Amino acid sequence: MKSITLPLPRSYFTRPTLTVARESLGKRLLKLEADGTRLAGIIVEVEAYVGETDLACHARAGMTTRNAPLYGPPGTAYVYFTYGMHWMLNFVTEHEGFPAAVLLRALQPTEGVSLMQTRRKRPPTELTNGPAKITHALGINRSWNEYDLCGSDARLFLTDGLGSIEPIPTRRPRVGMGKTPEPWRSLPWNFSL
DNA sequence: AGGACGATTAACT
DNA sequence: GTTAATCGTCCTG
Repeated sequence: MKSITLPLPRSYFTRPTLTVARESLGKRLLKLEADGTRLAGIIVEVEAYVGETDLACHARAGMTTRNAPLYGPPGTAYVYFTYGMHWMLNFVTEHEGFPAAVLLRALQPTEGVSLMQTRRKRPPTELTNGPAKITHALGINRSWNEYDLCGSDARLFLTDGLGSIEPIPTRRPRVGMGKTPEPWRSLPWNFSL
């Protein structure tokens, strides 16, 4: 029996960011290419960035041109450029006007692995085990910023993954906190399987 | 107009 | 463990 793969609804993202982050483990990120091929992976590591009071969040100094998508509708993408060469993919959470998002840090590739390897010559396990590796493997760049992940005709979206399995997350401090002060530096807002 | 820096990665020693 | 790569964005003046 065939089932249609549907995007998770906007109501999924319209919830506390820590909840969305935790429940996103085991879900599947799917990208439908123009030629019909599918690139997909199970989400195995994410991080939560929550509001202007979170001094690790890009919105810590209020709204700017760059971080404006964080203030947009839940269920949209926040894609930003960093280190002069890398793209990062987040999905916006909570409610419009409140800047919060979940950063995708690692996937376990499930579909389209050979196409990902065309984009980056690596063994499958090293294809999507970092936030900038995910975007490179899937071909995500600025053109996907503010993309609506909940549209019925979306080409990029989250969908069901491991099904009945209830993932038990490992929690640690977020990666790359650099100059971020305590307590934010140590908050266990990185979730992984 | 200029400078510092970054939610990283790969390629070193 | 260390470091170069590489540039958009934000802040200062």
